[in-house]
Amino acid sequence: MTQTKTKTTRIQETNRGIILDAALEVFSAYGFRGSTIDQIAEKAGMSKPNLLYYFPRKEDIYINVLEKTIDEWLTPFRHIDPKGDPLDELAKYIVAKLKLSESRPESSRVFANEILHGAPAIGDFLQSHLRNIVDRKVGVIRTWIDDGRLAPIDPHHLIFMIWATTQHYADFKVQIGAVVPDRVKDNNFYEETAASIITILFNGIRPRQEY
Amino acid sequence: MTQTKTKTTRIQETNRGIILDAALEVFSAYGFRGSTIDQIAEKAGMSKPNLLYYFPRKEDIYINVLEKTIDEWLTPFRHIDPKGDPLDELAKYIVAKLKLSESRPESSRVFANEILHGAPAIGDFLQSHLRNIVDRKVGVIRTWIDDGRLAPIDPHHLIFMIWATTQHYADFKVQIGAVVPDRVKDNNFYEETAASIITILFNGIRPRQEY
DNA sequence: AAAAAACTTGACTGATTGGTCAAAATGTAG
DNA sequence: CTACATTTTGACCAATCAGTCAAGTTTTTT
Repeated sequence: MTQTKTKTTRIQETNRGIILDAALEVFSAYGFRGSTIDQIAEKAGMSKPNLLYYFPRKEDIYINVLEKTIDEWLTPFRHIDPKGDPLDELAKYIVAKLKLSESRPESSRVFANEILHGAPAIGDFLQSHLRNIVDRKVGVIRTWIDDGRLAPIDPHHLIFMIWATTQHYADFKVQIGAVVPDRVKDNNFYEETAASIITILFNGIRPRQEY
Repeated sequence: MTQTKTKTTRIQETNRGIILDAALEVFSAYGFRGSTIDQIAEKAGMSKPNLLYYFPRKEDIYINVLEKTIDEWLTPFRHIDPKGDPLDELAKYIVAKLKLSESRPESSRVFANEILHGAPAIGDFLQSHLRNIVDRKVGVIRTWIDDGRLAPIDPHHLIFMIWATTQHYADFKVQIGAVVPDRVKDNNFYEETAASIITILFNGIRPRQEY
């Protein structure tokens, strides 16, 4: 009743899905300008005009890919629970994000690429929605600090550090693979990574008497 | 005597410099595929054929920009002194990298973009030279740990964390600006950033009795 | 000052690519 | 089965862009 005409058919749903999956791969590998509609169409197994039947412009595909990506990417952040134990919650968040970096590095790369080039398509979203949710989580962290359950650090920079580090393992995979090829091949590289990061972040690198 | 013909003139030197400066700006904003030779030529204040007189192919410009960038970017890393105090050396490194992020974010972005897209132009460099220098610094960190001057953390992941975090402030500038616009406007945002990161990295976020 | 070398550019070309269009094929409702 | 809507595509177009070329201008050498 709200829509005037759009009756989404089964075919539409499937094909849009196929297209977005193909587009994610292509965009993540070559960026927006570097990707061609033909490439996406080929990967999606359909003709270019057919693809354009579902998404009239290249940008439409891109925006849709980005939206899915951001949502996926932000979900674990939303799940940080103010009522949970601070260190537990942060550890859980880090693990979740690293898992995402492992399972869906393409998502991360599309997002990184968008930001890197000045966020032309999602600048508004960052300034409104993202800022909002970050503000809320900063509030949570402040409370934790005030309650003495977290060292008195800067909440924003803590968040940026976690984002930066977890993103890095997806976005700079090639670099990491070049620098420590043997370790990356290891089956539980990501578990080691999570453990290492959490150790450093929780305890710091300053040597202590206890050790 | 070693060269067969190349007698680099003053004009060549100036113009190559102008071109590379212009190219850095353009490439960092739009990526390799997204940038056009015309854009670079215009920014450099010369005609396209003239630009191509100095760098016959678009890729030649790109490679040259990348090389300068990487060198700039790696210099503070090389300067980590095995004989210095571990925490001092790492703090100095973090400050130097953040300063670079502030003064030359374009450099960082060009590099990030290259890695993000699979390092097509510098993959070999990463596997040989970069790996080598990282191995050496990992050795230094190991010694520091063995000597009890640093907590027993994983050297590779420590390096990745520092890289990730410092890169982040250059590459994700737009995002940070969107999330904390007021703080970024502050004149000493970068000093605050350095201090915050160093505090977190050195002491960790686990609350201590002492506080 | 003349000749040679180095530098500069307008006009062009061929390839790529985002997007259109009209017609065909397929699916669906009565 | 028939009529109608939806889906699919080959052929095409206009714009963009990397790179060429030949003819000019400036700088350097002798």
